[in-house]
Amino acid sequence: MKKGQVTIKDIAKELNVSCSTVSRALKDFPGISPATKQAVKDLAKKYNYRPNAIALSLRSQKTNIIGVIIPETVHFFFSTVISGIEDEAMKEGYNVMICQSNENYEREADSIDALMRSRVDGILVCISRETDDLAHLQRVVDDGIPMAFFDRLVEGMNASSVIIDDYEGAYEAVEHLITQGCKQIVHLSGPDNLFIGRKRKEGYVSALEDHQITLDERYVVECRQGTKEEAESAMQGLLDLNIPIDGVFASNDMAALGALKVIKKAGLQVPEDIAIIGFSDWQFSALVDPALSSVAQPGYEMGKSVARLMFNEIEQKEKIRSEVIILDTQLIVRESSNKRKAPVNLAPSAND
Amino acid sequence: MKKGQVTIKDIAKELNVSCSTVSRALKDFPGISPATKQAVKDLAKKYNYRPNAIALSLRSQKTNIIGVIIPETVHFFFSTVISGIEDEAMKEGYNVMICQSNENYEREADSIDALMRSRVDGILVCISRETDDLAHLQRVVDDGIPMAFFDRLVEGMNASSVIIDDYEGAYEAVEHLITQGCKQIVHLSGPDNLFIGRKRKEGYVSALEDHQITLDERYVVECRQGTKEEAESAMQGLLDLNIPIDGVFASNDMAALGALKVIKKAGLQVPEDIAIIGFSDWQFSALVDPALSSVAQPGYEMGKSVARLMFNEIEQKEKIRSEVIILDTQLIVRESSNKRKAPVNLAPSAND
DNA sequence: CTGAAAGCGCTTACAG
DNA sequence: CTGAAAGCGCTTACAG
Repeated sequence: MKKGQVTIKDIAKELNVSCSTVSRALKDFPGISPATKQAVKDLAKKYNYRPNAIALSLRSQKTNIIGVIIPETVHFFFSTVISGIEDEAMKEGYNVMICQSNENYEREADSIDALMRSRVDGILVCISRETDDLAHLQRVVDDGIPMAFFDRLVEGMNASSVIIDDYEGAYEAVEHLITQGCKQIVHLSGPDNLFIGRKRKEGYVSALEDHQITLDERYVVECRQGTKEEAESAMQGLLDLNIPIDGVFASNDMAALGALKVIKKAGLQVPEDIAIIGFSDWQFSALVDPALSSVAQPGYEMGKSVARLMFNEIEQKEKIRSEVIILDTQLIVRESSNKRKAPVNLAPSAND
Repeated sequence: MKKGQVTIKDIAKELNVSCSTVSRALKDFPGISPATKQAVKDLAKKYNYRPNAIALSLRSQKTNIIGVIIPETVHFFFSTVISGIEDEAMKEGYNVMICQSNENYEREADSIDALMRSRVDGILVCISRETDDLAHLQRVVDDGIPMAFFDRLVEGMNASSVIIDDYEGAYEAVEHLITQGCKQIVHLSGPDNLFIGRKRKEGYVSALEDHQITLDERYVVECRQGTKEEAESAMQGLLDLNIPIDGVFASNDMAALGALKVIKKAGLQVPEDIAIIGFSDWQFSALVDPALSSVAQPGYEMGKSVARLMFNEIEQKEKIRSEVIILDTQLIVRESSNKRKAPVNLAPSAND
């Protein structure tokens, strides 16, 4: 018995024909006698022949693999993105090679290198928080390998990106609070050095402006790490100021949760006294009490979208590069911001 | 300018030496003149030369890629497993190719096929719920490709598995409830046709037995789908029976959550009237009110563990096959089952 | 110290 | 209808 999988050569030898013939028979080339064709196919099936993708890749200069670099797999949002990429890839006959950077620059650079050695047909990347030197990414572009970014925008590089409309999502969330009657709205903001954090803050500011509410900087507190504890002390600090507060827009769900806890502990009612809305990093906002309103991010769609962008670029070899696709968020109103206690109509329906 | 990445041939041509020389210079072979060596290395760096992994694989018959088949990436537990696999693989210089089966037999079989074509060095699989025909997996073993299972045990196949100690985890959870004073303990069980579901039920039964509590079959209700709604109606049904209940052990967190909701709605106190403990599928058990006690599953460790098993098998080519590694769970006592309201000591400490 | 040759598994122009 | 040859990028025994 031979070790490893069967090759064309093995079949050729057993049938006393050439490799060329086997290759052609397998692919139903015209001009192969039906008898040979059948014999080859039978043997291939019997031995469970599978074409060696490595050999094919070497010859065709195409691996049908795309590489994905992601900060963390253990994160609801990112795992939905992976799922979208994976589904789209399988549909298109591509394999997916995944590298986790753990938000670490070194590992991101190493991963890029590993993927380039593997001669993947394209690379999808969500850059790590730490990354500010873009040389490793520039090399990818220079070598002519298609690359696209997702979730975290990278500017000034000749590559497309798919991102969330953070500005609009934030705007809608704040406008929703205003519609509910809120006038003194706190913003627990994301880190100012992150594009995402800045955009969400801008949305908050614009929504206030458009509704003639003057911005009071005391109402904006930056939560750099995005932990619950951090948000708790931020919120406590705000309550201690003794300024009127009737709404909270948090840049992420964890912060919203921290705020919720502190507000409840202070004996205030949610949403009656203070309404709260977050920005979704995960799926469990609905499980807390009261259920947390949130701005949902279309992770699965994002995955599908970057993957599709990539496959188009690979296959058509059109260098459309530098396209930016912006995906809409969805406002999910639950108990924590629903002062009217009536079911809120989210999706446009026939009688709208 | 050439398209694609630089090859040894390109360097050889530019330096007027042979490919052999370039190859040897790059690898610091003895018996290459320092001058040539330096020239080659300089040029390699200048052109950002990266060895073509495809060519290497074809020659060495080793890809340094492992394949992973997972039911769903969007699942906290599975994403931690992936993370463990990924970290271990990167450490050992392997790449990871991920396929998502979506709990679908067809897709699982296709993925196995794709991975085999890619000539991965080994395959890690968590079989889909649907899978009962094992032929596609048997073929992997027959072709001599190392394979290992995780999370869901597959018996009667010459391959190792890494699983959770579901029996023991369940036993400890129920014993904990008993220690808290519970005597009438409900079990919302997982599907009987899943190994996991059966083991957890066995743990429940044994714990009762060992504490001289007679099993009452009315207290055991199967929740096949593991949805919150299902658990809610199961729990409601139990309350309607008007039998005494002071504890609930749910086979998964979602079911525990459903039970919690119904119990609270019935005006009963948790944990005072009824204590509840779940089995962790996710990280947010701590966020609900009261915080949910649960049996934590070591997903990250599981990932590291299967990966290590695989790399050992690949590298030593020892066929230790059919080893079963059973990982311990960890009892996490939070508010929902802590009747004494005192912090519970979980980890063994010096004064134990 | 260096090179030519063979081979990993496949495909495909070129002959016949 | 079928085969021999070349080549994808690399390594390595074999010569020199």
